[in-house]
Formats: sequence, C-alpha cells, structure tokens
Amino acid sequence: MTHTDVCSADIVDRKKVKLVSAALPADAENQSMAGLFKALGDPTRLRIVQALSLEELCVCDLVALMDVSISAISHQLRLLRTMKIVKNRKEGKMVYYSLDDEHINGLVLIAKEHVAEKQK
Amino acid sequence: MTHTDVCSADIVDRKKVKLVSAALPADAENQSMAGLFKALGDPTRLRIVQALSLEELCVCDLVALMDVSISAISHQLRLLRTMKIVKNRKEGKMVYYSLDDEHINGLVLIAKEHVAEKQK
DNA sequence: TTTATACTTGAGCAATTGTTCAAATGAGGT
DNA sequence: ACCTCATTTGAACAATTGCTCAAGTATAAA
Repeated sequence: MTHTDVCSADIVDRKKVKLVSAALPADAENQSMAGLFKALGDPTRLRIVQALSLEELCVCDLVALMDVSISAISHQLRLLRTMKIVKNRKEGKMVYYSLDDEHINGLVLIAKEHVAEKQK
Repeated sequence: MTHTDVCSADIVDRKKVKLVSAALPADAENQSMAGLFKALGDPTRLRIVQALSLEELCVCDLVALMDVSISAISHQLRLLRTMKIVKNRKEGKMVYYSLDDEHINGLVLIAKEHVAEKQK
C-alpha cells in the first residue's frame, strides 16, 4: 500500500462496497471498454468516425474533410482499424474506409445529446 | 498547407465530401463530444463511473474499490465533475458522489456490447 | 521499366496525461 | 484550543499521445 491505508475501517460501508465490487467488470473488460472510449476521445478520430457513419470514404476524401496531414489521418485510421471501429476495402490504388460497427453510431448519438444538454 | 496538397483534385468525390462536411458538427461541439469520450477513456475513471452507476459512494468507498491512491481518485473525480459526469453531496466530513447524467449509463452499456462482440 | 499516385509506416518531438508526494482545507470530536 | 479524519489541491515526474517529416509499399498508367 502506498497511501495511508483506507479510511477508518468501520466508516466505509463494507456491504455496499462488496456488492458494487462484485458487479464491476473484470480488469481486462474494463480496459477494453476504456480503450474504445479513448479511441473516440480524440477530435480528429471522432470526426473521422462521424464522417464514415454517413458515407464510405477514401483516405483522400477524409483528408479533404479534416485539415490534418495525410500521414496523421492514416495513423489514426490504423488505430481505429485495430480497435475494430472502422474497416477498409481496397479498390485499385485507393482504400475506402467505413464503420465496422453499428454500436459506434449509438455512442456518438448519446454523446451528442449529453453535450447539447450540459452546455446549457 | 503543410502536406503536398490533397490528391489530384478530380479523383476525390467532391459532392460526397461536401455533403458530409455540411453534416459534421462544428468544431466546438466535436471537441466537447471528444472530451466526454476521453473522460470515459481511462480505466480508473471508467471504473469510478461504473461503480457510481450502481450506488452513491464516498471517496473512501471508491478508493477501497479501485486500488489507487486517495489523491488519484480525487483528481479523477474533479475531472469527472467538471465534465458534468458525476455530482457530489457533502455530509459531515464525507463527500458522496453519484452520476450526474442518465446518458452515461447508455454509453457504458453500448461499449460493453461492442467489446463483448468484437473480442470473439 | 520508369513515373506518378494513394496510402502506409517508423522515427522523433512537443504536448498532454495519470500518478504520487507533500501540504492544505474543512468539519467533528475531545 | 487542539487533534483526527476525509477530502482536495499543486507541483513534479515518467509515460503516453498525436503530430510531422522522410522514406517505404503498392497499384496503375505511360
């Protein structure tokens, strides 16, 4: 233990803590979920995701949409690919990206609502 | 422009790009949404949020649940508070935290589904 | 087989993040 | 008043991030 031990033992509501502890996901699952949120938690990537939720687009189109370098987009696309958020399809020289997941749209929609509501 | 100009102009599907561009949220909104996802994109914070989605808990209880220092939890709680994800209530020496938003649960649920599905 | 185009990749770097430590605040209890 | 306990805060630090630059594939056209 690094910190000065948890509060004086009998103030903490042990029963409550135990119940919650049992209900929480295992570390691996938690890590994965956090990974998904983190992937969406960058303005560039979130914009990419929203664009792809509307249309299948090539890297080139995405660059036109985003005002960052081709390289930067490509790096971000790779991350989104490994997170299984987007998928790609090759056609000649070009690579077309699209969403790989119906869930993502739901996430974006709820986030939009939250933001709209809380800024007031 | 820092990069070598966008692809050869007539290959990009200009109509598609224009439509998508118009449909994408303004920068400020995008930034806020990304902020929300980023807040949930850390294992410690995500665990806090999930715990609070089940029970109102004091900082002390959260520490017992999380295996990081009291200080770390407090720092993270502050971040979650400024993002309007959690709210707090003082009672004597103790501070009780709970979720400040119905949306958050929805986000966590969808993320859980995504992870469960994609790991297969 | 050159040349051009669309994209990817690795290295390097500044900026941001999450943590700990130490000190501060604030509310009760003695 | 003093002490203790629950929590907050600021500074410092290593680790991670997102970008750019330069060099690398890969496909297609000349």
